[in-house]
Amino acid sequence: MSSTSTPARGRPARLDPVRTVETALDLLDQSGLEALTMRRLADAMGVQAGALYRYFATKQDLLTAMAERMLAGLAESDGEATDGDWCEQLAALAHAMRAALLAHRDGARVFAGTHSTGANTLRFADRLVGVLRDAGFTDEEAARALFAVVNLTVGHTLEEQAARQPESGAPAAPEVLRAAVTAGSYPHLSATLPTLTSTDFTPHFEFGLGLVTEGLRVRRG
Amino acid sequence: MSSTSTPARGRPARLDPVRTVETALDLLDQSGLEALTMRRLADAMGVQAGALYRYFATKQDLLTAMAERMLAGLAESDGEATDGDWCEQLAALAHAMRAALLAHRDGARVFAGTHSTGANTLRFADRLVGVLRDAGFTDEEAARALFAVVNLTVGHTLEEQAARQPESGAPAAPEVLRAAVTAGSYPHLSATLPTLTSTDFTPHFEFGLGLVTEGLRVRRG
DNA sequence: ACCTGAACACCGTTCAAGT
DNA sequence: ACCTGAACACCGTTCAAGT
Repeated sequence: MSSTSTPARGRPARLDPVRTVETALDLLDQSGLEALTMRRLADAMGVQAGALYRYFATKQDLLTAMAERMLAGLAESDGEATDGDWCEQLAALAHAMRAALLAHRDGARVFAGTHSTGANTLRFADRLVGVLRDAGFTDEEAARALFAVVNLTVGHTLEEQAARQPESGAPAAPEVLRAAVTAGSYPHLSATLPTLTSTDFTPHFEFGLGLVTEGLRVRRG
Repeated sequence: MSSTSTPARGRPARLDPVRTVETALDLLDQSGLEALTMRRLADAMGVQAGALYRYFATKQDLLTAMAERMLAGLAESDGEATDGDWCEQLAALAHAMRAALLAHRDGARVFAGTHSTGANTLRFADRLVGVLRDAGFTDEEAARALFAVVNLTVGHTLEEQAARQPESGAPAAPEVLRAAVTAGSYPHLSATLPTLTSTDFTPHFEFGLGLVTEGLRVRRG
């Protein structure tokens, strides 16, 4: 927290990109994505809104920096001890990414809305692709499996966070779905309602991830 | 286009929900999600912005109605001729959903940002779950497979549409990724760059979908 | 070099008042 | 019943001017 990274003389700058992104993530956790405005962030930094544009050309850039920050330490989450086979390593990476997104309110929405090509993002992707290439998969297969795992993980996390926090005043998502399904004639949805409205998302995620890894195992022969 | 569904006497209402949603989708296709504002939609309907709120309590409700409208005819896309085994039927449904989202500019973003429980959405989900239940899967498995397929499909379509339309002025997504990867040391990403930067998204989607269906096949035994 | 102050061009939403 | 007009409380972004 002390200014160990402020080499400049004179009055220290009130605005530095790292602290700004951290403050933005704090604001996100406290109030959600809707309430994260450049003006409110500027307020939290003790500065005018326009000053932010010296470090972030656009709000989208700020959001991208936040997404990148969320993945800090992701690629090294399991250390260099590459225990387990490629299947377990793949699952561990996916679980780590899910945890990173769930760690911040609306984390999945921020991530899905940006396209970071920062070091944290690329190192993670490189490790995931590396696990698959080392396991004997084709370059093409490894790259496409990356898409599948990331898309599945982001998609599930998006759903999970959306279900957790309904718009204030409205009933929670599971209740809305239950009402809609029972009002119409959807025999298969009715039969599966308990699972569809379950708020325990971890088994849902693990099922989807299991399908993908199983599919990969088959494809490798 | 003629007013066949206007039972009211006197001056016909300028605003009816169905035409409003259709106009909103037209506006979306022409200018994208960013440019879709209540004011611009009102303009296109020849009305003041406030008038829209008699039919849609909130912009979010309008977007939800648009998402629901996008899936019109999805559940019946293959007719009642249930040709092929459950695997082919599942793939056909996923492909139909992808096509429905790709049919509108930013279609995936609109869908991902809403939670429709309308008839088109529920009929589609009911059919997908039905295919799996009829194939012998557990209620729990069927429901969770629905999540996996939908999340994968939405995730892939989100990526595809994001890659197609970069923010004006900026270079396209593949070029940004190529530059970032070659700038750092990411051996596995470098090796798979041709696939990672490919703009042909159909094989990417089919690979991911293939993994899921293969995984389901294994799980059924 | 870095930030302020103030403006520009918008937003979503509400609601009295008209017809 | 349905829409207008006008306002409220904001937005992201820009940029001269200050220090």
